[in-house]
Amino acid sequence: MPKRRKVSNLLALAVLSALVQRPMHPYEIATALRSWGKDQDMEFKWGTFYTVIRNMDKHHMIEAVESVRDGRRPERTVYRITDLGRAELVDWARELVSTPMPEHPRFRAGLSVLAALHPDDATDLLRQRLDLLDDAIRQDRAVLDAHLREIPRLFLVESEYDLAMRAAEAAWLRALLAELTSGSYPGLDTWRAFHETGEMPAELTELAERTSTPRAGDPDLDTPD
Amino acid sequence: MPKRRKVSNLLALAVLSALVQRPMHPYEIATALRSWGKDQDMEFKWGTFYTVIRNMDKHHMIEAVESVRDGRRPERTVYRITDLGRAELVDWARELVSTPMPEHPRFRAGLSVLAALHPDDATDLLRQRLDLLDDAIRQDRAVLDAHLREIPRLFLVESEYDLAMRAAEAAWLRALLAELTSGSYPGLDTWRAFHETGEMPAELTELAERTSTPRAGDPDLDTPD
DNA sequence: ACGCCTATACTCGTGTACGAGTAATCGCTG
DNA sequence: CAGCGATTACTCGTACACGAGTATAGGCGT
Repeated sequence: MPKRRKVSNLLALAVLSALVQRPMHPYEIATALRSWGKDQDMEFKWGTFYTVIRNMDKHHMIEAVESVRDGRRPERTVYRITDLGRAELVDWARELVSTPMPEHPRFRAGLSVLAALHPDDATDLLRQRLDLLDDAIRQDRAVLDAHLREIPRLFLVESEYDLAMRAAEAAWLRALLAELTSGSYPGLDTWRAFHETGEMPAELTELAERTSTPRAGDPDLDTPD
Repeated sequence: MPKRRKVSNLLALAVLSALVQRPMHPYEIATALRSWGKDQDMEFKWGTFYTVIRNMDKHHMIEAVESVRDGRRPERTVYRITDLGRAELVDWARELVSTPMPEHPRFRAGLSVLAALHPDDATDLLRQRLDLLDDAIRQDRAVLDAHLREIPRLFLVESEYDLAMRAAEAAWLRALLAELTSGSYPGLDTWRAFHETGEMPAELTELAERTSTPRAGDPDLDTPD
């Protein structure tokens, strides 16, 4: 059920959730979102933001209420959410929460070309990632705990989720590093040999050539595009 | 150290990793990537793919070797990787592996507006997600195990990582659902009351208004844009 | 009271992403 | 062996993303 949204950018979801509270003008929306940390949950770019507002207006999810001119500043249009907007908010939230979609974290892409690096280099870099990750987790943990003292947990679920995921990544990394440093990781010698002698073992050249084995979980033969 | 890549789309990384093996023409690259499952690691769209190839050529990461005309078909240009391309592959892989970057999974965005849904609805939807997730994990686990019998683990790290992350999400979901269904989740009554009576408790209206508390982990006051 | 710096509040141009469309060939069926 | 659907192999137009630029207002030091 992944529907095609008229405005697909997730910023629109945040805008809707802000305008549910009360009508605001764009910049006010933006500061509100930043003030309660929504900009951590999704990419926030000013250029994109105003485009999204314009598109939402075009598609009648929001509508202009008034246009206040404050002094000689450029007039700012105050928007309110429409019934259509309210419906979109709920429908979109339901979809996002209920339906897991294939995500593509950058780290995964990095791992997929890990063999291109020398195993020792790879190990160092993974350890570096783990260190950075541990630091970030510690920090975010502290920030979250501080907020939990004044904001109900319901409004911090995303942060709890984020923290749990990062912790899981750290744990996974730790396990992988253990295998790499102890030397127990299977195929490590072959990997090292390839990078030090430049010699590709027979079993690998053979593997690289066979274009036959489609490695799909589900048989999605048809990707329309 | 997140450098600005001349071609930022991750498809370019995959293309480089394919051309390291041997020169190929675009369509051949695409089928190779799909055959060894790289299309699961990153978004693959045909339209994007050809744009990326053209940009990589423009930036001299790859170069045309020959242009074979096979029968009366449109001629296909065979590309090979350049030294610059090889350098880019290694440098990019190192960055992706070593440096955690803020990601924005769609589920997180969904969670950030969870309060917009009725708690009972939210609970049902979360359970639905968990079910779908469990199914997907079972399937991918089976597929991965099958592949591990013929492909070295090194070339399946990304899948192992992905599986670990999904498992972690499932575990987190299970814990959250336990609290929601047992009724032990703090603030659940308030949440329910708000949706059933439409009445927003005083402590929440107050919270919504204060635009003062910037919830940032790091003080990034300046987002240039 | 005037220059200057910072914060506010956007607009615009360029480049990128991608769905829809296209055209040739292959292979099967009747 | 003619017809036809599937597969191969792309191109193109448009919508979207976003960095850089702009313009006004408010504060403040001298």
